[in-house]
Amino acid sequence: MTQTAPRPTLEAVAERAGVSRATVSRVVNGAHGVREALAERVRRAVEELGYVPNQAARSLVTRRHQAVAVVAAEPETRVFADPYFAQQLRGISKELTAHDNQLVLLLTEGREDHARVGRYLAGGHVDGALVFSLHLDDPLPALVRGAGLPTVFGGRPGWDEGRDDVVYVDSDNRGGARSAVRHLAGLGRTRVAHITGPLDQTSAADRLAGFRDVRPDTDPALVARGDFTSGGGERAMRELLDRCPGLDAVFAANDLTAAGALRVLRERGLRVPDDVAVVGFDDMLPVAEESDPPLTTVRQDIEGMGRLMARLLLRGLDGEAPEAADGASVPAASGVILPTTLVRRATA
Amino acid sequence: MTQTAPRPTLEAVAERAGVSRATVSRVVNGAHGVREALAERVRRAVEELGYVPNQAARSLVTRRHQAVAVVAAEPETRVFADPYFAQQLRGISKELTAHDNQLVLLLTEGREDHARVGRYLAGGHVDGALVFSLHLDDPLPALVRGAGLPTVFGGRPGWDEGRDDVVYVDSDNRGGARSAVRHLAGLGRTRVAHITGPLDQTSAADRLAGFRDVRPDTDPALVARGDFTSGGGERAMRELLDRCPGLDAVFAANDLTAAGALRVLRERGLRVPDDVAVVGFDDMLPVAEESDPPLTTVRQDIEGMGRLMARLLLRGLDGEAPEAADGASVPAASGVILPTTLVRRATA
DNA sequence: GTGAAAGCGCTAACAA
DNA sequence: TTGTTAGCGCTTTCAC
Repeated sequence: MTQTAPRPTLEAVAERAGVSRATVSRVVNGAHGVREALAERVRRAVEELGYVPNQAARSLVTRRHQAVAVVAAEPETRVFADPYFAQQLRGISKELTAHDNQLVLLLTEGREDHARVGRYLAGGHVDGALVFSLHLDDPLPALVRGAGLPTVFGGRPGWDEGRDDVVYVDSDNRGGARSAVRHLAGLGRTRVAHITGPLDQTSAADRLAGFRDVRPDTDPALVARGDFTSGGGERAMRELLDRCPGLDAVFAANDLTAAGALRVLRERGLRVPDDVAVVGFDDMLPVAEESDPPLTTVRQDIEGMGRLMARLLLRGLDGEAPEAADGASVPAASGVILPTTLVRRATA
Repeated sequence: MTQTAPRPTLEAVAERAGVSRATVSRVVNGAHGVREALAERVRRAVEELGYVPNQAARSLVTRRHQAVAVVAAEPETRVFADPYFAQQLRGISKELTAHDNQLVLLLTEGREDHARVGRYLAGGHVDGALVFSLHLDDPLPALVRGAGLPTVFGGRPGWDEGRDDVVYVDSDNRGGARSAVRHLAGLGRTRVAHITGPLDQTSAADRLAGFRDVRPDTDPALVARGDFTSGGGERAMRELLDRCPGLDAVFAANDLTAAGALRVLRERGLRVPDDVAVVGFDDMLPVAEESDPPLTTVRQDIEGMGRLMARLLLRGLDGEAPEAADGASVPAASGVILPTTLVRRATA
């Protein structure tokens, strides 16, 4: 572990270039109105000295930090259960990087952490926040609201239904569910069951809604509650089979659930997709591709969601209307919904 | 997206409490030598005003940032292929949080990013760096070295063999591999094969070394090269079976590889574990638990690695000897190796 | 177009 | 024990 050396200041550059600090500052910040000859001298001096602006000093006067916080509740979300969060992070990181912003990661484990995060956000260390709030009773949203920071949410928040001052990005859970169920119907399946996720998460609720859009008159016995885990999928599949032995298709709320269902189906001697067709949601690769048979599922553009969240926030920071995001639909509330695609493999 | 309000300064607190800025500063920073009565007045003022210190101003004078960078090369590592990285991050986050440090995440995609990261690290925004460098020819290490920042590496770096100024944390890949192969031997297996990972990563090389420790005289035909993916595992397993139809056990370099091997074994009509026993590495849950049959594998304490990395770095920053980490062995180089445990499921 | 000077909010000598 | 003072490195009026 080496120690860090003292770094050159604006002052040093100014001296070397034979100009004032103000001029160097202008050049460094790309301002107009500096004669090219001088600017060139300054650039050379910067180069020679290996000058890098001190962000702390700059923040002190500009009140900008070129940094954005990403806040996620670790135990409540499925953040660490699958590569989902990592992919969002990647998208966020790409976009922030492209605009020279840093990513400060704030993970919360419980109540104690909330106070800390609140303090941090209120402390004016970052210019905005990207918040993942998947649960109805998540305290995080109120917290960032209290901090008064520009914020974009990941996933449609369950609270605040009617508000249009809440900016969020989500994938089209409802539409994706519809396409899955329609696909099953197109295969000639008539007894289509659904295993839901935990319904206090909007993604699960929306997928159920999509299922109902296509099958409004479904027998309630064909809907079983899961919890986004494969164990939950197994339990629900057993229930379903006991209640409705004649079912010929299952739409599972996510891939893990589908994997559990697949296992029970096999154990009961039912062939997939011949006897029962199965469609999942997420396209979580290690699960969907490795399952046996490989899973037909609804893919969402997870990295794209992350990128879009960052883009919306950055635009908001620059004072532009965040609704202007390109390439994405803009529904009533200030939410942006990304499309999903059905990936056909072997189970349906 | 709300706008942020102007926040109270030290000055404001001082005025309200009827003391000088210096006194407030002392109280806020928990310094000794302030009369309790005054301190109490200050605390009340802080409370009433909702004062939060401005970190930028503080950094400017202390040259400390209470922030640590986590640097990871996204495409080169398996960072986003599995929950591995997320878990390390969680451990890091916990430890940093406990010491009031922020986590700045720096993800690199390619060459352009390296310059950016180098600039950032050299820019004195963070007090230290946690670097994931799994490849032999990774340019990142040189980069952080150039930035002159205290650094701890995640995973044993392949370069710098003899140096003792390199601090890293790794899990006991070699010992874990040994325990896997010994377990197989204990089961009475005599023709034990190994599917390696990409050997330019030290984790893969170390696992191979562990295999060889226990089976020094293994027929080279019993070792096939994989790449940490299930596809690679399939290919290698086919090779192995073609070359040595009589093999009765396989130690796969990781769980994904094992999953691929399992598939080929089944496809060839071989029973697991009756005909061929299989052991993986990682205990990557969605794969190890969902595989059919559930995978016996070597578990590493991934979160613990992250936590330890952070702890070592923080100690280094405080000027203490980083080698003093509790609860972990301290080998010759300044690397800390965390133990692994064998998790028995159904495949061996 | 360029420079001089005044802070941004804080800590750390140094005096008192 | 407490206050006064001098910056930390930068941006930004405001003169020139």
